[in-house]
Amino acid sequence: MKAVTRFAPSPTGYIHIGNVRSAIYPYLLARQTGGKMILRIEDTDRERYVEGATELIEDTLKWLGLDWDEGPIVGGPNEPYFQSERKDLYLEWAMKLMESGRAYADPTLPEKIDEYRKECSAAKRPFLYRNYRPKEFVDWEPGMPIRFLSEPREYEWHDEVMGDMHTGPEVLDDIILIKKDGYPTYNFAHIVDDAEMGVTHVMRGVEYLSSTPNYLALYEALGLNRPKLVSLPHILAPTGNKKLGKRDGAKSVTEYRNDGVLAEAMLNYLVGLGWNDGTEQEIYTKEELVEKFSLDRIQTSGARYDETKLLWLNGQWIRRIFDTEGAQVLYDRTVNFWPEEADGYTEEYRLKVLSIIYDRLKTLSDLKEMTKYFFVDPEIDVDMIVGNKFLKKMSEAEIEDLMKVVIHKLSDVKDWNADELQKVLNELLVETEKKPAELFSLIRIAVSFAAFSPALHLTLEVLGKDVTLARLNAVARAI
RNA sequence: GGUUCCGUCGUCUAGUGGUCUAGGACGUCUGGUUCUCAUCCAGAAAAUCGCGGGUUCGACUCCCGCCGGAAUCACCA
Repeated sequence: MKAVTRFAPSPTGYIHIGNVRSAIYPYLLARQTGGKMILRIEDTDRERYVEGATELIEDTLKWLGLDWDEGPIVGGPNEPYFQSERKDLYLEWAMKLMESGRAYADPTLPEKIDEYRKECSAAKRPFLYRNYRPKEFVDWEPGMPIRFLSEPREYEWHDEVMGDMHTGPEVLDDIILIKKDGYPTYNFAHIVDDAEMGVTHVMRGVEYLSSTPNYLALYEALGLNRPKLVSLPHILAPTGNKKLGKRDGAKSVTEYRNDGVLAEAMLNYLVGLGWNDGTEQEIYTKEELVEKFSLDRIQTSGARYDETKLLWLNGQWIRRIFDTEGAQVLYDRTVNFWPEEADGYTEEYRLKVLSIIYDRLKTLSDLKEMTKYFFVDPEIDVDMIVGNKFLKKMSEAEIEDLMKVVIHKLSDVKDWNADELQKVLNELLVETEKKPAELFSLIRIAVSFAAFSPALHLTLEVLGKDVTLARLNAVARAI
């Protein structure tokens, strides 16, 4: 069955990790079945509308590699894809409902409704608007909300994730269909649009589960077939038990892009939070996810967001891309992450740096701190040498002598490459009768003054003979 | 408060009556990989399967009750 799915965000801000899954899962299902993915912008709340939010949403989806078949930018047979531009349509449908006696214009003032509500809470009785419904209906005129005329009864339905559901009549109420400003509510608009657009699977967060009976009633009154309903569990904040939201500091998905997280890792992590294929596989490409995704393996309970696992996955993906697609492919992703000091250096040189450092990257932005000494001479810090745990046993005179031997030996190296350097370093070990910890630490620090660096012979190879010797000489003079 | 959902290592999870003395991954710890950091490899600690009853020869798995957590009860989505 070809699934027609949709992601229908309201443009009130960026997409954060707490809600992006309701875009990913529909996408995977649509692609897997050869169906369609629709992007629809639910901008019926004019007060919460945020300028530029639509672009932010589109940007996030594109970055994650989630393309859509119908929606803004690409268009489609059901244009427009902004609910604000489909306003008249909802009114037409509401009118039909009024004609068939399943909706009514409601002139009741909001203040009056508040009173009813307070009355109920004072009496510790659930507030149901249908108990206060006007006795006689008036003709609708613009500026008046339109309400659904509910018929209390039990409902049973099947949720693809949560299973068989059942609710009593107390959850049905006269929900607002059209607001006094003429715009539809989410409750009504999404039903009309999903029907018009042929959506087969409605996937959304579990928070809509309790409103489902009202939607079911609406489908019936409108003579529509129920789409398949899929409730997605929440993503929980790192601490506490609440769902992850912007208030918990939920970062936008694209903020991670700027922090050097790869889209592949982000997608991989997010899908795995609440879904697995039953095997022990941890790393999935988008293609594998499309192939293996299944609704019946979506988790029913909420999953806690854990950034450390995301970061681990990111490291895995960085290495995987380098190892399977090549240095150039990974390099192309790093262009914005090099330290300022790298300006002016060739791509060829940076590629070499990347090749020896990539396997210790957790995020691409680690490049900034980790590679500086490849581009600029480090500041000499003698304490770092004499205070080193392997070198502090040696006197300064000893260190000085050792430096001289090292400089002399390296000056004679003709073929400055990793293999040759490894050989020379080993000879030096024998000649000086020093332990690797002592000799290598000295050279490593003298050449980088960094907390850590790649293997010494590789570091020296990339630095080149001239730079290596210049730095060693400078250090020798400073001691 | 009403309604609904959820409950296995710290975290993400596997598990559909016996193969579970509960498996994997992240994280943590230990050791190895000629220096550092990381990768990689090997290993360890870590879950009385929320609690209590039942059904059964046998329950993490089925049933009931309880407890705990969450969601929702807007002219927001």
